[in-house]
Amino acid sequence: MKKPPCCPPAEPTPPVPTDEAEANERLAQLAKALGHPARVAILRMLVREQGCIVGDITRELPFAQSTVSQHLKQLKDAGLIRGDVDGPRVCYCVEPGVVALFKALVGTL
Amino acid sequence: MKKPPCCPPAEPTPPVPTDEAEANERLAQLAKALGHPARVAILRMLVREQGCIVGDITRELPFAQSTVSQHLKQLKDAGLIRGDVDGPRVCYCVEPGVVALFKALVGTL
DNA sequence: AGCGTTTATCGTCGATAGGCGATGGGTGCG
DNA sequence: CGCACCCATCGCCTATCGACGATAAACGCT
Repeated sequence: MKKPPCCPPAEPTPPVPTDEAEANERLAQLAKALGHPARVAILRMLVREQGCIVGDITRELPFAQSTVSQHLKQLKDAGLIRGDVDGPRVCYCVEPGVVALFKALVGTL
Repeated sequence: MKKPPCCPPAEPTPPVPTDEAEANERLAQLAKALGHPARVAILRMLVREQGCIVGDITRELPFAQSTVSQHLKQLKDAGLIRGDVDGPRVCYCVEPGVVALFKALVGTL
C-alpha cells in the first residue's frame, strides 16, 4: 500500500493584505502562477485526487518530465502547492489556505 | 462636465465552458492578464471610478504612457476591459461580465 | 556495492514580456 | 489651416518564460 504521508498538516489561510498595493502584488503573483493552462490543470488534478506523484502528473500531461517539474516549481514558489518527499518520489498537494486566499483576493475585484 | 459615453451597454456574462480543457485555457488567459500588479491596479481603478481616461491612469501609475497603453492592450485582449473613443481621448471601462466569468472560473478550483 | 527508479536541475534555444523614448495618426480648437 | 493634446504603435533592449534533452542526486532494493 502506497499512501504518501503528504497533505495532513494544512496551513491556515493567510490573511488578505490590508494595504492595497500589497494585495495587488500578491494577487498578481498568484494569478501569474495560474497563467498557464498546464498549471491550472495540475492544480485541478491535485485538488481532485489529493496528493499526486510527479510521475502521475507527467503521464496526464503532454509534456516532458522536466517541463512538468518546472511548472510544479512555479506553483510551489507562489505557495499554491507543497511537495513532500516520500522515499524516492515526491508527493505534491494543494495548499488549501493559499487557494482560499487567491479566491478571496479575486473576490475583492 | 466631462462625462464620457463609455460603459453603458454592458455585455452579458459569458458562460463557463463545459469542457475542462477549455475552461483551463480561458482561466489561464484571464489569470495571465492579471499576472502583473500594474494591471491589477488598473482594473481596480476602472471598477472604483467607472470609466477612466488613459491620462488619468498614467498619472496614477509610476510608468510611462506607452507602458500603460500596453498593459491596457493586454487587459483588452483578454476581454476584461473595453475602450471607447471619446473625441481625442479614450475611455476605458470594465467588462463586468468577463470579470464575473473570471470569478466563476476561479470558484471552480 | 551496485542498479533501477524517480525527480530536480542545468544548458540551450526561440518566443514572449516588460520597460522606455520617439514617432505618428486623430481630434478639437483657435 | 495649423497647433496642441491624447493615445497607440514602433523599435530597441534586457529579462523571463516555456519547452526540451541530458545529467545529477536521492532513495529502495537485491
